[in-house]
Amino acid sequence: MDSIEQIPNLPARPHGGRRAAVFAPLYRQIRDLLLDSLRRGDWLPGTAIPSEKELAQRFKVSQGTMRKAIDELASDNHVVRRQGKGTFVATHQEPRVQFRFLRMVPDLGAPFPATSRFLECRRGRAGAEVAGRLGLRAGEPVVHLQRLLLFNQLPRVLDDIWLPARAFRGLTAERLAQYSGPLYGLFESEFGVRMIRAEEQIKAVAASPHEVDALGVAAGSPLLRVDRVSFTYGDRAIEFRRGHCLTNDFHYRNSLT
Amino acid sequence: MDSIEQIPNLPARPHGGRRAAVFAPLYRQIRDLLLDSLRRGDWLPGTAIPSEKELAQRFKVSQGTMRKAIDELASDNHVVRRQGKGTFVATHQEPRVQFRFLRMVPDLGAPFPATSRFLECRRGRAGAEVAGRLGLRAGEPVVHLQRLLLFNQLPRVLDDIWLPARAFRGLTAERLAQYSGPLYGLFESEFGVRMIRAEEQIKAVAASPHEVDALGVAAGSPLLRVDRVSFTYGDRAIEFRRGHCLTNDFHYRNSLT
DNA sequence: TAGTGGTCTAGACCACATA
DNA sequence: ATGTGGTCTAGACCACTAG
Repeated sequence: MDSIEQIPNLPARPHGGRRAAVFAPLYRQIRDLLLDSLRRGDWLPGTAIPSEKELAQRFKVSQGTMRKAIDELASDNHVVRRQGKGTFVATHQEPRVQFRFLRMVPDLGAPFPATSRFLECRRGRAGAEVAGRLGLRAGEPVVHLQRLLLFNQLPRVLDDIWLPARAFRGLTAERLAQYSGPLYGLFESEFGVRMIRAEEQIKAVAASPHEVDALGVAAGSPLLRVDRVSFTYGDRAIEFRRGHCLTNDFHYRNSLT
Repeated sequence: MDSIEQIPNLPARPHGGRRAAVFAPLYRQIRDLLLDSLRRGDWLPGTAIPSEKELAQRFKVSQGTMRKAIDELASDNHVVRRQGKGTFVATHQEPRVQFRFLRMVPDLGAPFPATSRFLECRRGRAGAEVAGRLGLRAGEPVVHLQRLLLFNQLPRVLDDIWLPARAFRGLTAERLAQYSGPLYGLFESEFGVRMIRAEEQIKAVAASPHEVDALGVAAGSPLLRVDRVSFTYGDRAIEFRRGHCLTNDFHYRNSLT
């Protein structure tokens, strides 16, 4: 389970006398080692990692240095600190995390999660665009999902989702129909694929017949097209998602800081 | 200029023995005092604030505590640290900052800034929507700007911008025509109004006659409508901007983390 | 009461920029 | 050589949680 003890020690050197081909401070080297543990699944989402004190002893550094390493993981949303309780591996099951990735919200009233209705789950081969987005070669196997998001029973988003088949063996329409909750939660618990970050590209497009049916709009109506590529550890793409969104009473929200 | 010395001392108390009605750690109290100095304009955008060591002496805290206070300001983009040089008040003149707020980028090739052409600069009174967005009462005086953003000479965004007139006395069409560079840079240097953060709401809409002319698209074409409310210190709204964007060869980019 | 994260200090030394 | 931010340590004590 916990293989940090097998990690070779960092190069021995006097305190504060660290050096490297490319200079990296001690806390960052340690952060990277912790990140390796997370990637390997030594600690599962939602569970506590060892305490600061224990990790500091293991790595033979001061608690302050250990703290800085964990601080970076926390600010990158890899772990969540809870005073008095411990430090926990972040999980897409947490409401706070789900909220971070919920961008479509009603013009009036508070944001609330959608319910999904899966329309399709089919295995096939990546076309040029999907392959490019996922960092695959054209023709490599992918899973294609299609789903409708409903807010208050009203269809508002039609999502087409492509996944690299290699990482999602055993994903079926039945499994999706059973599952309720965030898709990334399922990826995480069923396939050990943890979504870390995503990049989105947004355009305005005219509704095609496909969307006309699903969303019940007139042909040519303006829709928001949201393309999202999600990444896991090591910037490996794990999902390409294209959403077509009806934005008459909803909008995409974003904070610039 | 530098009025920190006049700030009353923090309540005297033994190290580590701080208490308050609502508990706030020392470094956060100090951060708030620094924020007051920034708000008052004690240190101007682009200039260096006093060194960590000097500030620590002024506030009678350790350098480590001072450091944490400044760290928070840096992570909130209020200041920028430069090793060996000092800590500087963030400014919208910096390319890195401009890039943070540049969301419309070409589908192919590297992002690059637009050139503006101002079409209008008129004083008037806030309607219901503008007033609501800016936190004013309907009828309060506002300045209304209209401008076209061109990328490679091609018009791609039509912006309508409303500003509270009170904070922008002396803003004229001539002044805008002379200025080249980011609008927030002008706000900052000419009016002492520093943009800190913004909230955006995005929809897809059909082009109206107004946009048809300016952007040269067919009536009813899908356009991205980006509403932005910008805030300065203390969450005071200083700008409401509505952009209509042609997204055939451009898109709105966003990172989810 | 014990364990965890959070704050604060004092001091040494490193990395970087500038003169 | 000097001044700035950046790293690291060792230790004390505070705040929060749970048995």
